[in-house]
Formats: sequence, structure tokens, C-alpha cells
Amino acid sequence: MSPRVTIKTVAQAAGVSPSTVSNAYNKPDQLSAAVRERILAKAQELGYAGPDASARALRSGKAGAVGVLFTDKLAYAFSDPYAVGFLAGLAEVAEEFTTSLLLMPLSSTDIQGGTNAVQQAAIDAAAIFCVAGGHPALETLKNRGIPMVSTDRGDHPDLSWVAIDETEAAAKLGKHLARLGHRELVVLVDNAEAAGSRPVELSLDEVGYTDCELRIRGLQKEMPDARIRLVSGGHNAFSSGLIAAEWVLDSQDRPTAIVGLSDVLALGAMEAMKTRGLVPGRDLSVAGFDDIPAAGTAGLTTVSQPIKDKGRAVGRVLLDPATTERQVMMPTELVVRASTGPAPRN
Amino acid sequence: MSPRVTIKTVAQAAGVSPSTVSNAYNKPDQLSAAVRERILAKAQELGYAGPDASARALRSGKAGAVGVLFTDKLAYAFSDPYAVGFLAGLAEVAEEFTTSLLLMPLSSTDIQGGTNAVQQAAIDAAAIFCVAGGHPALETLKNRGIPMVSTDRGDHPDLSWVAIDETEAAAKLGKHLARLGHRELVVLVDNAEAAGSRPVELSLDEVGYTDCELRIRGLQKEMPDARIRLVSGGHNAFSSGLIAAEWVLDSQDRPTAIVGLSDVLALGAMEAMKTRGLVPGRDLSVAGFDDIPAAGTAGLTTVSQPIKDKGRAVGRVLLDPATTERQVMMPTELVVRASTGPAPRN
DNA sequence: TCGTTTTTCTAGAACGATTTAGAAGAACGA
DNA sequence: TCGTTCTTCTAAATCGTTCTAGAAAAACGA
Repeated sequence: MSPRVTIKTVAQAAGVSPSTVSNAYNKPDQLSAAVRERILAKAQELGYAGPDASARALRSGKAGAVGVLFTDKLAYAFSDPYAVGFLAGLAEVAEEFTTSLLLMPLSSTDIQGGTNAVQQAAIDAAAIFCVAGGHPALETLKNRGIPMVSTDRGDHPDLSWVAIDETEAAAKLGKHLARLGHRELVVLVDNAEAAGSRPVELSLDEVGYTDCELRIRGLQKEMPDARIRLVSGGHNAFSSGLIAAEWVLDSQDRPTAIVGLSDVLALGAMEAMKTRGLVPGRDLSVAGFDDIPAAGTAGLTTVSQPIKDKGRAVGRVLLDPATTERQVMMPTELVVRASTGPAPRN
Repeated sequence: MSPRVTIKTVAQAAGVSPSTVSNAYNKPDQLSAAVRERILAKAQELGYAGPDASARALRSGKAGAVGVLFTDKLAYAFSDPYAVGFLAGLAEVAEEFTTSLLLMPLSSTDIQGGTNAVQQAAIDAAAIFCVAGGHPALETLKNRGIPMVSTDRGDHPDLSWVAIDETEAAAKLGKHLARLGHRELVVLVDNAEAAGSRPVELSLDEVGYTDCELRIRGLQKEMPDARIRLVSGGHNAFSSGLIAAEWVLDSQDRPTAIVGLSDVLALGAMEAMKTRGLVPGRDLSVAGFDDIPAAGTAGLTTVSQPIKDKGRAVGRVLLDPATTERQVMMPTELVVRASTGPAPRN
């Protein structure tokens, strides 16, 4: 077994000091072109692939990567075009700064022991995507002294975030539904504990994420006379929306409108209606949040937000020194489509 | 400025050696519970967030992350549900092994200097997604001695891959189109150089990716009498398919069928037809590859492949020691929908 | 009680680079 | 010619861990 080729090996072979080899890679103007050429040639010959990433990261204190933290299991995150759009925007900026994106699974195991991905991750900064305020992973990152930007407004005034006014966004939708005469509302929410089992009805306290809570409050604000129930069919995914809506539609106590706290949930609800021969906007109204592409084709009323821009903005706050703003508010807009209509009288 | 809290600081404060602190985190059974408790408490008190990621990676030689390399710009990769599906499968397995996913932008800049992401990345292994065989980044990874798994079959017999039989997959579609009487075919391909400018017509040599080439050969095999032209509107994206198809449809020389080498390209072509009042499957046939969800709703004939499973399989080959197979062939299936029909006579 | 094994902890050397301060020689200005 | 400034290169310290080998103490068996 031949020992690994390091900067030292190359230095020896080229008859220079290790520092010079390092400079050949990192500071080309610190040495003569001739020597640099010789070093690079020798490196090639020895099969040296350039400075080791970990060693460089350790010594220089820069990892060249930003972490991305998702609420859900990673695999779920990819099933929501909203999350994917965010990622695309973030990736665009990361690319510009030749920085990699490190997707960290936040497995709930072994926080204390310290062997989880969030501890292990070699990152310079982190983007927090829809993670509940009190999540232990956030504490871990904070302890590590890693700069963070969240997609939710936190409580602390010194937190960085790129977000929308959740309450206002929901209020727009609430006003729309109230005007249409809806008094019986079911809100489909994301809930990890409901996953795998049957749908559950929750109280407002049991809804984990702050942003979800704010949206619900926004709806309540504009629909003071309405009865609002919270139901979850599991993770934030099409199938959860489907399951939850099926349960709601098959119950004795049907609402006149269903709001998904994300478009994928709402689209799941539309599917449930379809298989029951119900027409969205006529028999029952459905609305969502995010305005993903599929919402347009399905005719789903929703509250749009510039998701890719949100990703870009997070990237800028994280990576671009020229960006000094630490808290960015993005606009939202109610997009009315065919899936909402007047509440049927009975 | 207080100096950083390290394992040494904690050791001193707790009255033990650095090694013991390290063990407290990594090998709990190597020390008494009492001492471990004391160390962890002291660490908490000092605000020590656990062993530094880079240092650990350097010393132990494990980065706890696998790299993911995409053909396109990262942002483009997310616009194709096919790539996203792959990622979801890979993420699932990564999660299982508490490993992070490092998305590396492969900027074409400065390969020699070594400051690009592929060199910088602290990774233990890499997944190569649809990257052309000769790409310099692959050479870089190989030099670094990083195990790789590609989604394309390479030439070398010792390469690891998880792939489909591209030629056979295309042959299935070719046979289908030949039976329908198509003799004039345009194939939409991904081409970086066409991006930003107007669509271009390419020769088979100019198509960069091996898998694309194989698909085209597969079509040729079953359609020996057909004239097959290759056209690109840029990157692999809906908009490129749209642009390219518009150019084709508005030319003097219309084909009877258009095949996109990916569903997103084909869907772009369908959109182009729609705006021209042409009906897919009647006026002109369209087909794609991958069978992404949108293909189903659009009624696009396509060759399906189990994309999420492909991601999972790559993950297993990369991370799971129990998986010994290094080369995995996935099945494909022709899915006939409304977008293909008999070639119109003229 | 005494040797042996087991448990618990430590000293000190890696890991592979970058950085700081400075030496040696070349080039320069007057 | 001599002091000064560049240019080019190097020695040695350092980044924060983990690992190897072994010491000290405790537990054990007969």
C-alpha cells in the first residue's frame, strides 16, 4: 500500500517547500510561473489531485458549502414543487459563489450524542426551510456559531430571515372565502405524528410550525363567524392531503370549504373530491398556498409567493457580502381560480 | 474576542484529557457514565457544540457526505422532475445512513487552479447524474480517489453504475413510431451551446452525452428508413423544448413526429403545438423519455423508468456495505398515450 | 494474597493543509 | 557603491480532532 500523495510528497518531488506547493494552488502570483509549472506538472505525474478538502477547511476555516435544513424527511421535501423551487433559487446563487449545497437530513435520533448530520456537517452557513422554531437542530447550529437564514420570521429581532407576512397572506384568502359565504372550514395541515396512521383532528396548539399557526390565525381574523377545524393526514404531501380530505368528505360533518396550508395538500383534496364526483368551486371550495405550477393547471385558488426569488434572497443574505439586509419581506398575492365559489345554501 | 471553545478547553474545564472528551462524544462505552455526564455538562456550560466537523473529517477520513454531480446548472436540474425524483430516492437512502447530500455546481471555470467546487468538496463518494463521459470533473473526482456511481454505463468495465439499457429503451419507442408509419422524425436534445441563442440543428457527433447518443441509435435501429434530425433549443428544460419545437413547426420542413429525449423537452413541444392549434397524436406525434408525473396528465407517450428506485439504487451502491453489486440495470417500459398516432398521409 | 484481566483514562503523535514572519537574492534608485 | 525595496521562497506554528499505545486503578479468580 503506497502512502497517500500529499502536498508534502509533491513538495519533495519538486524540490520545494510545502508552502510553495500550497501557493501554487491558492496564490499563483506569489511564485514564479516557472516553478508553478514545475509543481503542477509534478503533481499531475504523482497523481496528486489538489489540496485535501477537509484539511483545507480545517486550516482556513471555510468549508465552501452552505447547509440546507428541511422540515420533513429529505425525500418528502423533493415531493413538494414549492420546496424544489426554493432550492432552485438558492442553488442559483450558490453556484454564483462557487459554493456547494449540503442537504442535511434531520433525523431525530441521538441529539445528545452528537453523531447526527447537523453536527457533522462541514458548512459555513445554513438555510432553514420551514423548520419549526423550537427544533433542536436550530439550537445545534446556533451553538456551532453558524450563521442562519430562515424562511420564517423568528421571535428574536436579530434573527435573519426571508419570509412573507403569513398572517396577511392567509387573511387575503380568508376574506375571499368569507365573502363567498363560507362558515364551515377545514384546514389541512402538515403533521408528522399523523403520518402512517389515520387522519387526526388537531387543536391550534398541536400545530407545530409557527408559520402554519400564523396562517390559521390569518384565516380566523377574516372569518370570525366560521367554525374552523384542523385536520392532518401526515407529512406535507399530495397523498396526505388526499387521505385527510377523504376522511373529511366521508364524515357526517362536511365543511363548505377546504384550505390546504400548501398547494400539494390542497391538490390532494381536489383529487379526493374528483373520485367522489364532487366539483371544486361548486359543491365545495378548495384553496391552497404557494401557487406551484400544478395549481395553475388544476385551477386551484391559492396565495402565491415568489418562491424562487425567496431562494435567491436567502442565498444572497447567506453568501453575498454586498447584501446587508438581514430581514427580507416578500410579497404575496391571492390568485383566484375556479376551485372556489359561493358556499352552497342548505 | 474570546478564543474559540475546543475540545481542549472542555477537557481542561472538566479536568480530563482531550482524548476523553473525544470519547465522550464518539465512544460512550469507553468511559464511565459519571465522567461522561460531567464532560457533557461542562461542554454545555461553555457553549461547546461538539467536535468540529472539518477537524473530525480530516482526522478520521470520513466526511459524512456524498457529492451529487449534475450535468446542468444546478438550478436547471431542479426544473426537471426526473432529476428531482432521482434526488428523492438518493436522499432516502442517504438519510438512512445519516449522510448528507452535497450538491456540487460544476462551473466550468478554472479546472487547473483547483478552486472549483468539485475539488473543494469534502465528500466520501459521489453520485454522477447524467454527466457526459469525458467531463473534466469526473477526472478530478477520479484523481481524488473518490468512489463514484454513475447513472450512465461507462466504457470501463470497472466503473460502477445504475442505468437503463438506453438503446433498448429507445428501440421500443422507435418500433412504436415505425409501426405508426413515421418516416420524418425530429429528436429534441439537450445542448448547452444552443442555450440563449436560437435553436440549432446538430449532427450525431455533436450530441455530447453518451446516453443521448445511445437513445438516438436505438431509434435509428428500429426506424432504418426514417430521416432523423437532431434539434436543440438549449438546456434540458420545458422552455428549450418549446423553443426548439416552435422553430421546427414554423419551418418548411415539418416532421411527422417529434421525440424529446426527456419528458420536459417533449412537453415543451406539446405546448408549442397547442399554441398552433395542432393536436398531438393526430396532426403530429410527440413522445418523450422518463415518464414524469406531468407526462401522465398531459397524455404523453413516453418510455418510463423507475426513477426514484434509480436514486435509491445509487444510494445503496454508494453507502450500503451490504450491497456488493456494482452495476445495476433498471427496467424500462413503453407507455403509449394519446400523443402518438398514425403518421398523416400526404 | 498475588498475579491476571478488565476498566478507565492519558500522552503524544498523526491527519493534510494554510499562515505568519522572515530569509535570501535580485532589482532598483541615487 | 550602498542602502532600500521587491520578488520568491521557506521554516515552523497552527487548525481541532482522533488514534495508538500504554499507564494506573479497579476487579477478579484461585
